[in-house]
Amino acid sequence: MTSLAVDLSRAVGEAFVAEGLEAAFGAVQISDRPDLAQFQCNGALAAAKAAKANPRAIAEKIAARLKADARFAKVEIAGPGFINLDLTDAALNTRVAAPQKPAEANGKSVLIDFGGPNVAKPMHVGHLRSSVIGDCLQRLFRANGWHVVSDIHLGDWGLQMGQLISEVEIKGVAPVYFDAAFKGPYPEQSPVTMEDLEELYPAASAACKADSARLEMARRATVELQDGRPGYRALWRHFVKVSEVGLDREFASLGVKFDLWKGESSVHDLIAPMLEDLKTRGLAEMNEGALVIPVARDDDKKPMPPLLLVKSDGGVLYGTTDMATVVERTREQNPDLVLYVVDHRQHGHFEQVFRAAQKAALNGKAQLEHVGYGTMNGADGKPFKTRVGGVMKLYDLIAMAVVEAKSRLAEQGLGDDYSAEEREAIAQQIAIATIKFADLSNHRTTDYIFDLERFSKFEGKTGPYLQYAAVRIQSILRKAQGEGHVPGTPAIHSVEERDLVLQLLSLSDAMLAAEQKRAPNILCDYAFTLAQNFSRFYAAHHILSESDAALRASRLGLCAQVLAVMTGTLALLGITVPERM
RNA sequence: GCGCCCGUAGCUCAGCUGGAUAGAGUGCUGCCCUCCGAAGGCAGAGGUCACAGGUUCGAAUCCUGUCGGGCGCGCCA
Repeated sequence: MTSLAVDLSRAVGEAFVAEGLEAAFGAVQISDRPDLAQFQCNGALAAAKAAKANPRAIAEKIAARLKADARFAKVEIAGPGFINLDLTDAALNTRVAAPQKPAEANGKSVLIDFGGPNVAKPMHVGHLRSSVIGDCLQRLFRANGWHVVSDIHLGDWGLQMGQLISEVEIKGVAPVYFDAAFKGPYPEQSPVTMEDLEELYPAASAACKADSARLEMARRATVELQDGRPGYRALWRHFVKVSEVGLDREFASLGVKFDLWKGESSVHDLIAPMLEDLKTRGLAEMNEGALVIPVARDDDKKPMPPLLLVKSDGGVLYGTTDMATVVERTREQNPDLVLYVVDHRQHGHFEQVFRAAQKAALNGKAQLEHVGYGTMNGADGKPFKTRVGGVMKLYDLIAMAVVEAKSRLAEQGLGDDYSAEEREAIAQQIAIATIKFADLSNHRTTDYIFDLERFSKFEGKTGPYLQYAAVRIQSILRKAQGEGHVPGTPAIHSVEERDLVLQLLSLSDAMLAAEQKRAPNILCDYAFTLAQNFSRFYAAHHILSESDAALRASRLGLCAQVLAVMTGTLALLGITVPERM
């Protein structure tokens, strides 16, 4: 369905052009003053400023032209030169009765890099935002007609791997991988389990922090791994495989999918030729024992250190793999746009990488963009921690939300007569909705306070409330079906229906705005406003007990359409709706 | 020290490419269920949009400064 506001903008834009003004002034938006009009155009003010003319005079001319358009029920000029527009119910009815079509392919491609979990480390809440926001963006961009490729971009190649390998060596649990004389083949069975890794990594990390000799050992192991020492590579493959099983399970419970499960390691072979190329072209240079690529510009307001490509010990850094990943993606996907959904604290890093990539022309036609996000904090306003102050693991957070969902259901006496399996499944869906909606409804860049009790409430602006709203409509439609009533074509008979129809018709505006700003909270607002409009409609009009068959069918049709749009919008957020609650 | 982001209702947050009376949720007060799930609807109280200047016909929004908070600044990711 093409956007109503976009269509109106075109019509009003033509009126501006007919007056010798720019079409862009015709931009129509949903009115800020719904008490005055459905839509507004402020272009006459802007046009007047540009042309040093009287805004009301321009507005008058535009309005005169628009009045010839039968779709408008009202064309009014208000204040200094706002053009207020109402559509006729007939025009709205035609629109809402038209079948909903998915957006056509726009011929543009985007690669979205998100999730970014690390091998051997369980996902923590820090990965939640990237996963939830990134997943929403991939769903949204797809729905808007983009060709989307999502990449998990595993952290599987850095110092952490060396820390882990050296820790295994110290523990002596798998000596064969460290035996230089061993000719293989190495065992197929991993010497460590996911549980082992979860203990080994923090131990290694702490040891390296405390002891510089231990850190040196980890650095050496990292370099040897990267240089291809067979035992280290074999051990590393086990780490990755074991981790992927765990990650797979976690992403499945979150309902998040990736097209590509690539990692930093997958570009390893591209690094050496890339560095050679950068050196040959005089872009990379030695500095304090390290190979760097300068990215400072004359007009920089702040010091911009060069991007470090190779450390003085020969190891590479994540900036290096990020650069090589740009090369790989340009080669394999050649996207128009690459979105990096990563914590906004890494803004500086991405600025360096993007500058370096552009300087070396590695990014093809792609625009590289960091989609940053803020921190999820606890009630104290500091990064979210467990009660004892440790890092909160993602699956523990989900488990907490499930417990909370169950107690809410019990409080409300919901699902008492359902099977234990169904109750469990519903609680899972509610838990995911709780977490995702809470995360997405705040603007991406702001830090927010995670308050599970508030977010899991069935009332107010929450995920569970929206699920409930959808479930309630499903229930009405089921009852109608039981009584043999068939939904008809929706049409406007009241103010509540008109408001609801207008909201339904603004879906594509919300989707477009959310895409352009990379702002899922716009979709959350949209879904919530739709639920509010439906509640008003529902409170004002009986549906099943309506005796006028045509009216009843029309209202059922409206219900069906609200359900479809609500379910679809929630799906963009990665939220599913239970059959019943 | 330099730079980036932020400061909006009691609380949690939208709004920020300038535009009409600054919104929502929550909490508070009062109404509304013999009828589709009241997890709702209606009404009300609650704001010097941190502060001070500036640009503009018009500023929460743009610019400058002050105060307060968060974050980042080369061999971690």
